[in-house]
Amino acid sequence: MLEFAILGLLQEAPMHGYELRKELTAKLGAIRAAISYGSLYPTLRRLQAAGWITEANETPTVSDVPALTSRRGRVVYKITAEGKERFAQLIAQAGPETYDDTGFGVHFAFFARTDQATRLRILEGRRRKIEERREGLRDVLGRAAERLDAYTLELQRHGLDACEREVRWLEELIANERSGRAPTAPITGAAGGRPEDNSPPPPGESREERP
Amino acid sequence: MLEFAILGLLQEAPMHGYELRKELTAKLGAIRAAISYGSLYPTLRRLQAAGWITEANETPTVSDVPALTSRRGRVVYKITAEGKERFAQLIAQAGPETYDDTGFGVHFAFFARTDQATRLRILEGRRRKIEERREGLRDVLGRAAERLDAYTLELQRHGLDACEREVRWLEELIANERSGRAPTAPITGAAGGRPEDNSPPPPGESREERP
DNA sequence: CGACGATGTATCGGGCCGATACATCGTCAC
DNA sequence: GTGACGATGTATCGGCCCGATACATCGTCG
Repeated sequence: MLEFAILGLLQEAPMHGYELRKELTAKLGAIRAAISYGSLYPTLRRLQAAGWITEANETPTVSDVPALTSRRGRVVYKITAEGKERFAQLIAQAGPETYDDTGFGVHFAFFARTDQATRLRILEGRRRKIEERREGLRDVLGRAAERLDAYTLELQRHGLDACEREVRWLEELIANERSGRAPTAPITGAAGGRPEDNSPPPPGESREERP
Repeated sequence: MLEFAILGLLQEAPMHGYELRKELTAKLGAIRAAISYGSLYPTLRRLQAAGWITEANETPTVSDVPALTSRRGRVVYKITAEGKERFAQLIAQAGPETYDDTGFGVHFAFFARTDQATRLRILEGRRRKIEERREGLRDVLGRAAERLDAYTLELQRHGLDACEREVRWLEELIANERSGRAPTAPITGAAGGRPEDNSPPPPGESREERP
């Protein structure tokens, strides 16, 4: 999951760890608290070892003192061509973990870099999963209600409500995708395999990337 | 977290691993998928090593063949007095992890074994945490909106909606606790420290169990 | 000039997960 | 009858991720 998010973010700009964490927190704030350095740095190391990211030297604008204090500091990473391929591959293969809460959230956050067919597949997979959870909760609330205390039941009710709400949300998103009215068009840059289908936004309003 | 849930469940009845997992899934179905055996069995071992649970022998009703096939099978665990103390201690000390999604859900699921003052403290801590998340999302949606693509924004909006909804839910629960109209009275059994305050439900209307 | 908070990198122990293996039991189809 | 299948049941292993902790630099404000 972290691997996916890092590869996604580094396609927008090279970054160092601290920055990466801030951007991650902003982008994924709706679904998870804040990424831990205890997972971030080891993951960066892993991605670098795999050749998917590399260190981008800090290009010190010449004028500064060359190496007097040895100047150790931030390590900026950038994605490689192999990294972009890896990201595309991770998007394409949707496993079961793609549909759990965190996995879905992370994938959704990078829908702008995902082609429409895959978006639709993921949304439907998520819907199916939530529907199953909803049925499970209904079962418990119906059949096993007398075995549980009132607090537990209240928790189930709240969970059931959240499920129903999310299914409705997903239905809306799916309908939008089907009719071509996606919230935005996929980003077209990014060498190493362009998205094959840029759903044209017919009622065109696509929030500017930069003003 | 798992430790807490196991100690809580074993106070209702002795159980073996498989059963424990099913009960856990039923009780916590609203907040997490299903507990993995890869965490359940090591945790059981850990709890046993700490002396908080013990194996309860399978009392083979005499009539069966004594030990012809050696009869290896389910291992039933039951909670010890030290285990009950440990559980009470885990309830009393509310750390930051008590208010994250999973932690709060698990604690809430055992509110029937929690005294009213602690219930109130946990509900308010959770509310505070969700309010902070809500403010963070509002900030991002307000100040950093043009930096994010439409899908990411949609995710934030959905998250914000869920936050507002949960805060309202918590407000209701808190008001109920304050007025003594808790969904149910805490369980009174359980040796090793009875709950000190069984909030009586004065204006009794607690959602019909069955029509 | 020293305290403080933001920035920034890094490690360590441990909890939990997914995959996997394996054994028993009842039931139903062939 | 017998063999396939799904539920029951215990267990391990590698790996991801987290929380705690440590440490160093920089700008700012009292």
